[in-house]
Formats: sequence, C-alpha cells, structure tokens
Amino acid sequence: MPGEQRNAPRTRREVIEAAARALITHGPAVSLDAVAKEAGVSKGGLLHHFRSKQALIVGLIDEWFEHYDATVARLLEPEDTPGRWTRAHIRATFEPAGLWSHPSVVTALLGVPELQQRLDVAATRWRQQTDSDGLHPQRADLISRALDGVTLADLLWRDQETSEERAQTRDLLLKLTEQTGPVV
Amino acid sequence: MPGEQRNAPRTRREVIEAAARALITHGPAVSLDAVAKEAGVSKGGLLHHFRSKQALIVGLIDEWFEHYDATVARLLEPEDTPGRWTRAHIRATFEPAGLWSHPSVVTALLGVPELQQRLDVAATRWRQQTDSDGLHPQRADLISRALDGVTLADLLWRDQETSEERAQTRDLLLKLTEQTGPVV
DNA sequence: AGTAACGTACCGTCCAGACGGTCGGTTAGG
DNA sequence: CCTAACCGACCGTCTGGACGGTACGTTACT
Repeated sequence: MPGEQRNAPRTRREVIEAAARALITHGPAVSLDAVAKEAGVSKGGLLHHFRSKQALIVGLIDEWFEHYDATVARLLEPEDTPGRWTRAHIRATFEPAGLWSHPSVVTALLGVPELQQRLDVAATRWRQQTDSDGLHPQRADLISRALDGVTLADLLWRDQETSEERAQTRDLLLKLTEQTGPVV
Repeated sequence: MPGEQRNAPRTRREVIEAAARALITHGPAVSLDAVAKEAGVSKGGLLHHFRSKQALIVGLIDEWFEHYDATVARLLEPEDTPGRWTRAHIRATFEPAGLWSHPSVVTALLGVPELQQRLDVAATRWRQQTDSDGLHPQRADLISRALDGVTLADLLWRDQETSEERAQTRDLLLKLTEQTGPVV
C-alpha cells in the first residue's frame, strides 16, 4: 500500500492537521503527546518534523495563511473591475470556516511570537492588493474593519448568527464595493 | 497605617490588576507564583481569594466587562437622540486601551470556558442597547462589525496605525450614526 | 469595658504529576 | 551502505493547588 509508506511531506501535513484537531479537542495547551497520538505517529517522530512545539504552531500559522491566500486567488473575478480584490477578500472571509478558525486554535497561535511577523507580512500584502483596487480609501478602510469584525465574531459568537444575517452582511459589504466615492 | 491593614476587596482588586501586569510581562501562561509576587502577596494568600487559576482569570474577565460598560455609560450623551448608544460604544471602543487589551491578557482569557457565557450575556445586553437606538438594522450591523474589527486590529496590528487614521475611522463611524436609513 | 471565642485573611511548604525535549536505537529507501 | 524517517524510553523542570498553621478583627457575653 503506497499511501502507508514513508513520505515526509505527507506526514508533515498530517501532523499539522492532527495538531488542529487535537487543539480543538484538548484545548489550547495540548501536549505534544496528544498531537502525536492523534497523528498516528510517535512523539519522537513528531519532533523529527518539528523541532519544538513552537515550530509546530508556526507550521499551523503558515498553513493558515497559505490557505487563505489560495482562497482569495480562487475567488478573484477574471475581469479587472474596481473593487475586485476587495470582493475576493469579502468572499474569502465568508467562506465556511475550516479547522483553523476555532477559538482554541487561535489561542494557541496567539501564544507564539512569530505570529506578529507573519501578520505584518500578510497585512502588507493584503494592503497592496486593496490599495490599488480603485475604491475610496475611506471606503476600503471601512470594509476592511468590517471584515476583521466578521472574523472576530466568528470566533467569539459562533452560531449566534443565522446564515441569513450572515448573507445579508456579506451582500451589504459587496454592494459597498460597487461605488467608488467616499461613504459619507 | 490603615491602608496597610487587611482588606479583602482591596486585596482582591490588587491581585486582579497584578494578574494583568504579570500576564503582560510573563506571557499568557504566568504562574500563580509570579502573580502573587507581583501583587505583593503570598501564593497561599492569592489562592484564598481565588480558589483556582481559572477563578482568577474569570475575575479578570468580569472586571473587563464591568470597566467597558462603565465606559459606555460615561460616554453616553444626555440628550436622547437616535444613535446615542451606538455612538457611546464607538467612543468606548476608541478609548485608549488599558491593561486589559493586551495580546497576552486576551490570550489568557480565551483559554477559559466561562468566557463564552459572559460574552453571550454581554452581547445580548449590547444588542438590546443598540437595537432600539433608532438606526436602520443594516446600518447598526455594519457599525458593530467595524467596531469588532477595530478591536481585533488593536490586538493584532498594534501601532501599525497612526492616530490620525484611527481618528478618521472613528469619525467616519460616528458620521454613519447620523443618518437613519439604509446604508446603500 | 474587658475578654473569650470565633471567623476570616493570609502565610510558607510540600508534592504529585505533567510536559517539553534529548538520545540512542531501528527500519526503510535510494 | 548511508542517509533520512521514525521509535520509545527517559530526564529535569515547573506548576497548580492542598494543607496546616498564624495573626488579625469582630462579635458575644459578662
């Protein structure tokens, strides 16, 4: 069975996903033991791929950013109209949340210093995408903040909101990208 | 010296503030020892006021909500005009951040299960305040999300934003409360 | 008023257990 | 046969919190 054979990148990915699952079930302070068990690998094997617990969490962070950027790219409209980057970010934010956007996972990520640097890099990239997007800066800023708020609400008030309310918020934000002047 | 004498509520408050300071300096996983030292109390004394580490964090959470609500009340306009509750929340969100809104502190709070319940209660209260505030629901929702986003940005991108940009965002949100129809 | 009795605030020590990480060994692949 | 993937036992450290004790404040009774 070829899938069972040794395969470093595959094992790496499986460990990362197992870490996310273990974080959700065991809380933000999971032991490496629990993660290893969840991944079907020994603790030594886990530490072969990630030299420390921090390294493992950083792996999770990188995976998360990769996934988000891929989602934005996938949702980008082909025609080059004003606000297309912003709209892609809006759609990406409202995509069904994966394993990553769970409170326990986020808590674990927050505990690691490297997060700040990755966030800065990502923020700069995202800002570049939306800055030359043809929207009024004030408008772009309002939408960005609202998107951050949606993300936070997903974390803090899960399932407090119906899918209709969600869709309404998304449509409002999308509509806001169809005008280019100042909001007020 | 009367201030030095035994005084349970005073000690309790001092321990809570010390916990916040210790969280900031020692990170989200401070030991009770460190908190006790910071508060100028023995570990045994600390555990007399808070029966467990969780109980201490819950104390922090309650203090935080109390403080926020007091701030909103302080910033409430006397005249009963449409959008006054929303404006108070906007001003409260943009108040200079205290000890509480530090990443390490928030990370610690996120780790405790009781947070969810307190958040639900607070969210309901805040929703009641803004629901009968005379603004169009869509408008109120947009502003709420943007405020959440500002809070998140404070945590993740501290000092990435100039005070002018901050003020502009605040003024935009305040202006949005001065119309009562739908946004688009 | 004096004091005994009692409850509460606070102290300092101790320990069981958990956890991160190391290391020598073993197996598979090229 | 050599390197990389992987195992599993082991160790040193740290921490939460239990516990037995002390000192202070307050009430009750004389």
